[in-house]
Amino acid sequence: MYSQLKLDNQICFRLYTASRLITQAYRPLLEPLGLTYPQYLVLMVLWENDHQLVSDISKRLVLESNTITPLLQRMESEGLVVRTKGTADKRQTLVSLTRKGIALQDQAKDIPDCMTAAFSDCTPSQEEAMVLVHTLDSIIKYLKNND
Amino acid sequence: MYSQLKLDNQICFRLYTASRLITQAYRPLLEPLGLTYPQYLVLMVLWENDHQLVSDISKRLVLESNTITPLLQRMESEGLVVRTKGTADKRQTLVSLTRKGIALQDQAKDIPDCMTAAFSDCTPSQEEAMVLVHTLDSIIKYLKNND
DNA sequence: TATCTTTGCATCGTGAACGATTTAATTTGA
DNA sequence: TCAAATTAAATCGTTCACGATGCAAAGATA
Repeated sequence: MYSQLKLDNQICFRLYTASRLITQAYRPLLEPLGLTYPQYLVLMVLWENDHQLVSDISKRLVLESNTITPLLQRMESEGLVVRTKGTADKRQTLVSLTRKGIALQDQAKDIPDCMTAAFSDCTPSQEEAMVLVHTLDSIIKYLKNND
Repeated sequence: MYSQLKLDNQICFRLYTASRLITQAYRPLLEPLGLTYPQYLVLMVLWENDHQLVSDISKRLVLESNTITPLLQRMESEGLVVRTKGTADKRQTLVSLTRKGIALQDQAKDIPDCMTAAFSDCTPSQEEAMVLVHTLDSIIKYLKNND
């Protein structure tokens, strides 16, 4: 038995599990809005800046077009966004919020605080949270640049 | 614009992204063994203790039967495990390694060190890593008990 | 200008995730 | 003892992820 192959020694398994469980925790908050977590991420990107290219959203969420495109197509059929072909560069696709997509921002504004409140019983200290953010950012930065 | 809805303020997005990117980093190491990351997790559980129930694996990986069962079915058709109906309790399914599944452990033994080496350029300090593990464990423990 | 390469996005196939439901076996308790 | 409740897995449908590939538009180069 190789001790390095023990599950308890794997940081990645912890990340994988924590990520899934937190996404599940979002569900009851997102379901009333008819959103999945990745769709909520797309909306957050567009709420910050409307009218972005698929490539902009792709870079921001670190997801390729083969994930983003079907996601956007579903969101379009839900009436949350519209996709229009670029005028200058006809290869590009511009994604814009619909009235409905814009309106959802108001309904979503309390979600982050709800999540924070839901975590109040296990909240890492301010210092732990900062270390967590810093560590994750350095992992992401490193792995993103690896392509 | 609600600042709490900014992507950069979201810890969950970081977890989600880091988890995906690390899983991708495993791919070149797992592909030669014909494994996906979740399949590798199942094998790690069985390498620690062979002959476990679906419910045991389910608890250990924090995944429900609706995820685990198809995963095990694929692994069975790959000849990595066998699934046998429980004798005492016929509702249960016992999962056991095949000779091939056992043999893979030897081929996989260097993967953790390979991953560590691949991360040498962005390795968080020993202290950061410990805080990361501790924080993730407390999040997981809290969310797991929420059902 | 012709063609060669690159880019931006879409499509396809496979394997997870997961809520909801189903099925069969076991346990409970009146 | 026998119907009702519970449990262990499996099944189903939808939505991601993602490698591989396709395709058309734009850019580079001869």
